[in-house]
Amino acid sequence: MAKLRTIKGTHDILPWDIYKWQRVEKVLKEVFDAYTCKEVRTPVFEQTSLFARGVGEFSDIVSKEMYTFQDKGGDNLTLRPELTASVARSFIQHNYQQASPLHKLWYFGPLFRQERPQAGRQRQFHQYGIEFLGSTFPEADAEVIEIAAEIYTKLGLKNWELHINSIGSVEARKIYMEVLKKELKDHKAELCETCQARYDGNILRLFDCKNSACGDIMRDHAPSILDHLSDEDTLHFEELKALLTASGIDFFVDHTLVRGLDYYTRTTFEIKGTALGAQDALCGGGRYDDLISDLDGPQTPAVGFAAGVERLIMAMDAESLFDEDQSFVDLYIAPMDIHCLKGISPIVHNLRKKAFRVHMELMRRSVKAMMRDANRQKARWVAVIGEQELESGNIKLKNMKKNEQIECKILDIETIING
RNA sequence: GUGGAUGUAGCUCAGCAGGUAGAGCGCUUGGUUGUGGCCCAAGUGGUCGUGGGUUCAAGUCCCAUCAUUCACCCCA
Repeated sequence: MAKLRTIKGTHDILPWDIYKWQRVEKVLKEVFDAYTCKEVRTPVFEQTSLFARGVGEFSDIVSKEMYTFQDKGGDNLTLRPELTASVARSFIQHNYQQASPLHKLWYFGPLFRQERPQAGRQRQFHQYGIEFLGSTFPEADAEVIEIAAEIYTKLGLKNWELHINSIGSVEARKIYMEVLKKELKDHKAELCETCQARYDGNILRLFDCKNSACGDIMRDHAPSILDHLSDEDTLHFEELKALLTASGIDFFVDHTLVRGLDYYTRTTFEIKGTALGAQDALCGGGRYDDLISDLDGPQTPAVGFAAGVERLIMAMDAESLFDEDQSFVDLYIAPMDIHCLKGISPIVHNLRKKAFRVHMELMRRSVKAMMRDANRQKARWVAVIGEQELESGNIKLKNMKKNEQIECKILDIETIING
């Protein structure tokens, strides 16, 4: 029988690494709370049609990367490859707009895409993100971007940059794509194969090509979408930039930033990790004013982003931002022999009830071995308890950091280790 | 889906003009009676990814296969 192991592209988060995740999750929660966003949790699988309609039938994610299956009832289901569609579905299903005209939501959870794994890309991965549903105004875009920036700042990450762009409304974009097609017509033959295919398919994707020849052509001949926006689109973008500047957030305007998903309108943005490998997008998002209505919901403007947690942790590791795993054990109980256990039990239980982190030896090891173990676990205090101690009510309490041992009453343990 | 790289103890790796496995770290125990971090010692631990082939003999050469990894594609 083959060795049991995780499926390709999936990873265990090991017990000695989990503190990184918990640290990140704690900061996320703090930031989301500060902006009064509420968490929403949706199922990991949904009807396949939700993603086909929401993300775009011809996008790579839907056409070749989804984990799709039929359940025993014959329903066509898919493990979610992204979360915006699920949030939109939840919004529509439960008529959020009737409860309030604006919803500021956040989420965190695993996603699934059947891609070839590489650095910063796995088949099960995690994203957190936010969706502001209801506001059409640029201050909503600004606040969403501010939250993204605030998270990286608060985590101490230095090597990242924010890129923003506006791809206008659907109508403006349609006109721009015609212009782009016209301008590039004479150079089509010079483009790489995939770009030639994109020329006829989704011409905006030409901006994403990493081929240097294509890049040169685009730089020299492609007009900027920013010159082809409607007056309203332009005003929206200008106000957004002004608000970001006012908040002290640095950004680059990159007119080639056209996100991969089909549902974006107007604002798009991306945060790139500058110390990562090929997969350097830490966070991507934008405005999607038509998604809810496209899914048969009420016309609802929206803006949000999604960010990869594994990539964030990679970036933080690259900057050595995780402190060594701090002390996890307040008090290490070292019983001298098993006859004392019944006497020790109520003491331990009482301390745990008061939220102290108490480890009691379960391996019946020697005192030397217990001290070694306590040291390895970075226990703050060790209590040595034997029959003498139980009889007299005086136990030996050792401060591991100071290497000092004192005698104290059992009842005083709490106040001593508190200080 | 397409390329390249790699697969030897829990971890990081060495071994190679082919002769039946090593280091460091870790882990366990000990250095006398109920006490850590340093040091010393002993011990634990691998059918050298798997299956074939060449050879008297293969971790070491050849083929296949699987897995991992990096990059393309796409994206977080």
